[in-house]
Amino acid sequence: MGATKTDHFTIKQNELANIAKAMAHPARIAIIEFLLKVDTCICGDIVDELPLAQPTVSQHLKELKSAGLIKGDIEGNSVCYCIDKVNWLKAQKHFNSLFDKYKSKKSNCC
Amino acid sequence: MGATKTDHFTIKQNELANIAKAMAHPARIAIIEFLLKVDTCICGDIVDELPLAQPTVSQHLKELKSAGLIKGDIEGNSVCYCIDKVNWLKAQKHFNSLFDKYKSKKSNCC
DNA sequence: TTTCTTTATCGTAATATTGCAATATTAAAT
DNA sequence: ATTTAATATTGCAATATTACGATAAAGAAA
Repeated sequence: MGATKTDHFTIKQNELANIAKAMAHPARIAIIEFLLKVDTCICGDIVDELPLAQPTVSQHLKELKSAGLIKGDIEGNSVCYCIDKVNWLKAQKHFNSLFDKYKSKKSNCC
Repeated sequence: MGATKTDHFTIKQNELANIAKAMAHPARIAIIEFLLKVDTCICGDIVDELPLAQPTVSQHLKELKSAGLIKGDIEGNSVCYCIDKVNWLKAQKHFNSLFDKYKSKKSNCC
């Protein structure tokens, strides 16, 4: 085997797992942090920010895009990347609804 | 290649990526949700809750444990699992400090 | 039009993950 | 002491991820 049995779990569980997976690499965290820091869309520059080769960065950007966390608009011969507002807030909600469940816990024997 | 270049990124970036990685599988989300739901430590039962074979579940539990998100105390011939309070709150902080950066964003050209 | 710049894709090697059958381990129960 | 029950480990096959060199694609600049 080697493939995740996604169909055995709920949509929500898979959605959250997918968002987590998109964030499960330091380079992708770095990309997200950079896009948050520059406070605007950024055309080019991302490759220069990361200690990885251009094809590798391109691949990470593709994964973040397919997970919906970022958007990439073509702007001339470069591409403008930015955080995808709607999905970013959705991701935050997903995580928070899990984290919030802890707060209502009463006991904890350990 | 194939191995993540962790040493090229900051400790924080790697820590968040590792937490995300631990959560990057629907079975592990399901385990966490179950432990949050039962509102206490649970001895046994976890394998029955999941649509996966016992060794597979054991492996997922091991990963959650090594990421620090859960604890497993041996209790007789079974094991008592529960959310690791300290690390769970730490994980929440990690994610929130990233999500909070979005709120202070002023512009967004896309 | 040729060249340059920027980004994406292909191909491939190295490594990691997922899943489970078989087996080991450990303690309780008989 | 043997058996039973619960969990972990081993070994292995299938698949996924990570990384990058080489190359393609497409618009900008010359």
